[in-house]
Amino acid sequence: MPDSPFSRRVLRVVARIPRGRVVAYGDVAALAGRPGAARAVGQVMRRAAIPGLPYHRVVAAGGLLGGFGRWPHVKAQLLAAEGLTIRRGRIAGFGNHRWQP
DNA sequence: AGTTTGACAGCAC
DNA sequence: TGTGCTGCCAAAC
Repeated sequence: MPDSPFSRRVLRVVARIPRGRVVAYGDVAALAGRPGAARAVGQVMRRAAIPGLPYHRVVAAGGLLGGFGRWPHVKAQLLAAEGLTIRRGRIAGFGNHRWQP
């Protein structure tokens, strides 16, 4: 488990995303105390790869799916399993399913 | 210590 | 609507 302060905050935020809700990388960055560090958030999660964390609930801006390592389709699958509708790589009604603490 | 690397974001075409 | 380019940031080399 990554030990840098930033990494811990990012992972902590991701851990508390409720089931069936999603957030943008940029939002996670802001919640982690580093607005604008959206790209770094993805970097941290990719490297951390901690089992049990709902990484699939973190999407790109505008409800785009964004990346998910080598298995982008799994991300869509997991989100669909939580009741979300994915259409052409985007989350339908992103604004409604978006998580805000 | 400087450079490269991405699970990004926003804007210009 | 879709593609491309630029700016950004933390971590790995």
